[in-house]
Amino acid sequence: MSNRSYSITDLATDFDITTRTIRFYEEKGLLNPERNGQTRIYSAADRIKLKLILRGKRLGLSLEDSKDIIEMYHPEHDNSPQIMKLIDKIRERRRLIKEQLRQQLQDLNDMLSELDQAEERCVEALEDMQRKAQ
Amino acid sequence: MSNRSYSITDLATDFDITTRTIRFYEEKGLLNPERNGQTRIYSAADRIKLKLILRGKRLGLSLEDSKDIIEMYHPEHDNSPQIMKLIDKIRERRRLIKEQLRQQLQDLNDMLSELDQAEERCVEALEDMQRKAQ
DNA sequence: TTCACACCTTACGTTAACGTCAACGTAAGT
DNA sequence: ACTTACGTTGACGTTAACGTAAGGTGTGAA
Repeated sequence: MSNRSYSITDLATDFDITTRTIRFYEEKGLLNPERNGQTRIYSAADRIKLKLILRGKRLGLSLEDSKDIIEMYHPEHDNSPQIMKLIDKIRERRRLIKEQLRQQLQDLNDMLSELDQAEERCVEALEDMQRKAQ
Repeated sequence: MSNRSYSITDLATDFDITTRTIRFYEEKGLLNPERNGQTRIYSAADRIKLKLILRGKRLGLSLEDSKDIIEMYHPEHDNSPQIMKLIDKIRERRRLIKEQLRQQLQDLNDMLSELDQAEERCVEALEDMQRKAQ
C-alpha cells in the first residue's frame, strides 16, 4: 500500500484542475482528506477517489452520481441487508453503464459516418467549382 | 424528400422534450423553422437538426458544438476557400470525436471491471457474515 | 358565443459546477 | 523584518441549459 501523501496543489497539478475544484468536491462530500492543522493532506485513496470523479465527469455523470459510485468502493459493511442493497445498486449501475456504452457507440459511429458523407459532399462541391472556373 | 411538417408539440412528444427546449434551441440559433403567422412550422430538415442536437447532448457536446456540426451539413457553398475551411473543420471534428470515442470506451470498460470487483468483494463480505452467523 | 386548446412572447427563477476575489495564517529563504 | 509561496475560509459571481409562470392570440367545436 502506497503511504504517500499529497498536498492540494500536488493533486491539482497532477490532474490539471484547480484547488478550488478539489475543495468544492470536499464541500459536496466526495472527499474527506486528513488535516494537519487546517492544511489538507490527501492519501493515495483520496487520489483514487479524485480519479473516479474525473472519469465520471468525462462520462457525463453528475457529482452526485460519482459520490454514489465512490461509496460502492468503500462499503460500510455494517450488516448484510446493507450489503445486499449495495450489491443491487452496483448491478443497477452496471446496467446503466452498459446501456450508455451501447448508445454512445451507436451515436459516435453514426456521427462519424455522417461527417464522412459531409466531407465527401464538400469535396465534390469543390471539384465542381474548380471545373467551372477553368 | 419527405414534405411532412410538424408542430412544435409534435416534435416535443416525438423526442420527449418540452416545447420550451425547442424554442430555446431556436433562440440559440440552432433552429430556424418557417412560420405561419406566429406559429412555428417545422420541416423534415428541422427534425433532423433536432435529432443531431440531442445526439450531441448524449455525447456531452455543448449546444455551441452542435451548432457547429449542424452547419457542416448545410454549407453555404459560396466560394472554394469557404468550403476548404469547412472541410478542415469537419476533419478536426472527426479527430475530436475519435479521441473522445477512445477515451470513453476506456473509461466505460474500466468502470465496468471495477464495478465487477466491487460486487465480488461485497458478495464475499456477505458470505463471511453468514458463515459467522451460524 | 363561449369554451377549450394549442400556440405565442416576455421575463424572472433555478441548478450544477465551479471562478474569482478578499482577507487572513504560516513557514522558508534573504 | 520583509518578501514569496502556499495554505485557509467565506462569500458573491458566472455560465449553460433549461423551468416556470403570466398574460395574449387564433381557431375549431359545443
